[in-house]
Amino acid sequence: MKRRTTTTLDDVARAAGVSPATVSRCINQPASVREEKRERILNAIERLGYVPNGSARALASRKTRMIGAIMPSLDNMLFGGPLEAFQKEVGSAGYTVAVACSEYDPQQERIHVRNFLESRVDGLLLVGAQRDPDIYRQLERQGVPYVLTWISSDARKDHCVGFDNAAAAEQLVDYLVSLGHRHFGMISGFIEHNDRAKARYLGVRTALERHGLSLPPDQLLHRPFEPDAGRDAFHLLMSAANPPTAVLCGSEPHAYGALFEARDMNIDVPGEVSVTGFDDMWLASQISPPLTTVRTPRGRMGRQAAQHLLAQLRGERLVAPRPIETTLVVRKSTAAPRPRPLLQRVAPDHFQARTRAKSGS
Amino acid sequence: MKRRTTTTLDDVARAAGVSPATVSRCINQPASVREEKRERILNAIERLGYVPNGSARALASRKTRMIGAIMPSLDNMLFGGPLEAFQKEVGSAGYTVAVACSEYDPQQERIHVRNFLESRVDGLLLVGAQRDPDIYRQLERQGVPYVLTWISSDARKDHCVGFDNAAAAEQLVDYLVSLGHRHFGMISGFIEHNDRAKARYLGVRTALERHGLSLPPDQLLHRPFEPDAGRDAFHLLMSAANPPTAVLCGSEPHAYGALFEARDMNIDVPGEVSVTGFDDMWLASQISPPLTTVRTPRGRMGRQAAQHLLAQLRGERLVAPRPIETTLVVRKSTAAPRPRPLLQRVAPDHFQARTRAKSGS
DNA sequence: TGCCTTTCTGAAAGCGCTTTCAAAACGCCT
DNA sequence: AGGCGTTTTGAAAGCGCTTTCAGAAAGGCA
Repeated sequence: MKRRTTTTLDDVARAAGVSPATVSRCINQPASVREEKRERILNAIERLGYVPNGSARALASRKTRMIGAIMPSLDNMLFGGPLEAFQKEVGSAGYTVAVACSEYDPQQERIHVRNFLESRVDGLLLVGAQRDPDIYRQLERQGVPYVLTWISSDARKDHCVGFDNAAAAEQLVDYLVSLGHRHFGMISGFIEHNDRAKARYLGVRTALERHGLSLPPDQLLHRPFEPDAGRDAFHLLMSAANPPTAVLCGSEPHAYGALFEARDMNIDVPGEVSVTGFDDMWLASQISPPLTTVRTPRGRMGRQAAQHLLAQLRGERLVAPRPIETTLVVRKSTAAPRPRPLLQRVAPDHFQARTRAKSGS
Repeated sequence: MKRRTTTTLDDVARAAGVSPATVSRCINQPASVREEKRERILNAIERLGYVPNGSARALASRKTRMIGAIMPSLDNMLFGGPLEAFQKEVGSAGYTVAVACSEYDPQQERIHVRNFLESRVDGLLLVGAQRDPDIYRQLERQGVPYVLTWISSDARKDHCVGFDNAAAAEQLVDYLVSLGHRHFGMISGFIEHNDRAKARYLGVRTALERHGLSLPPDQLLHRPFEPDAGRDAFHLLMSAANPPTAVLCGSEPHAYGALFEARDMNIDVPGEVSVTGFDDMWLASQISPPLTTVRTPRGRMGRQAAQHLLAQLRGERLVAPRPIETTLVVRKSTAAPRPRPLLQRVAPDHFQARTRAKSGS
């Protein structure tokens, strides 16, 4: 007697005295099978502990009920929230979310896309719009719906659920300029493979130019999105002969790092220098001084991305979602710059004071 | 002419002039097919843009190459790191990770387990060991390997990759007692469905009893794992007539909240009250005062969980992993308690000072 | 060259489910 | 009882791949 290892739909059919087709219907469209049989079937399912085989089901129906999500990172608190919101939303429509992590690396992202394509996910969630066109070609070829988040780009507008990073950055600059700032530093992410970071940087430049200002190359530092990296960059910026009066951070972890470093360097924020963040994560309002930043409604974005994808899955026609509103949140990390001495180039005491202070840590 | 929507393995076989079986081999064990044909096949695959169908493959081979992970939350920075480490590790062995989120709710977890069982995941990652035995029965019945993280329980030791939460909590208490503390408060998570939180609480109780001390019921507050909740609880604890000299937090977000609230209430930490955390996330060393806490090596746990699961997947016999070491990290949020007035019950000035201070926020 | 061993290859039988399609059962009238 | 339009049901044909199994090709040696 060969012992079967798993119970299949056929087993259930036999046990309930109906055909496999009927069992299948009973599971997928219960209304279409008569009460009496339905009960017998359900009963048999229960009794045998039957669990449908998703692979077989997917093969036959050409639907996996699975959505792939590729995030740059899970480690910082930035992507978890929206992802969770996304998952909850598509989950209630019966979809499972598979998550992969690209570590901000196009190569890795490519691999993960490929994997998801093999897995025949019903849809795909990506972050940002900038990637090898070949990837989009494949997605379209395979007819896999996708949504691009964190951005409201022009190129593939129809797929973008996100906000206008550049505009938000401009808003921040406008505000600082209105306070009287003229000398800026920026701690940015790496912009080569990151269109969100690039947009923020370009927004800063645009706004600056509009005001007849500029960001000297040595005042722009690129760092990974980590507080320690932000610290480091801030230290560099503020140890220079002629430090900026305002430091724009391309991401919030950068700003936290800057604020911590300022504390350790005995630099008063916002007295000596203003610092801004970007995203308004929970720490922004708690840190001291509370951080002036841009609020990006990420939970809403996650939900909206889900809805956008679900609409495609339902076969509805793509309509470009409208960009999600961001809001400038003014807190205590920004203020008017303190008046400068006329001979700006001198100030060696600043320099020494600041590097000295570092030893305390 | 009926246009085929996807190219299949058979198409490739035809294009390369070999049998489907050979193509299959070429993909799965390239070494077993002769150079010349292999090249023809690879070439055809490339030319046709063939992407294997995972469902079909899974159905035929009875392997999905997918691992399910059910985490209590993705929103806080706690689970993301280890999950990413886990993913990277199993990813390099060719597995994809599907993530679901239970929100600390057994019902939701149950549903997700069920879904993963239907998806026929090859393995499962869970957090904690406490759940309906029925779930374990199902897993065993279906022969799905699993690993339980964040805990080193006795019940299913063989599956646990984690640390001894109770012992770590005891260590914290011992340290505080050695500083001279006798009056404790605790901000804990909800312990009913959370064995990690429960173990920490029990550890605290055990250690306290060992020193002939106890935790009065009104000094134990249960809160969700959020800074704001921690704030709230800390405020309550410290507004009482006879506040504790040390507040133990069951999780780090609680501790951050406590520290922020202390700042806003003008309570000096560690002068007036000591505060401890649990987990040593990145903020712990940056916040002021830097937090005394227990370091739980979560990245290592993620990797080890992956290895443990992969070993099972390879068919190796289960050996109980040894618990992961935690270490007490003493920073500046703890100190000896300040001497108390003899009449402990009185101190109405304390009370007023503290509630008054709140108005500043 | 012939024979035996080793390596490759192809035919065919599933894997467990969904989904036509047509037949059966039912309900309702006349 | 017979007829007709609706449900309900079952048989059978896949979905696209893996995996025996046995036969073909290649290699080694006398």
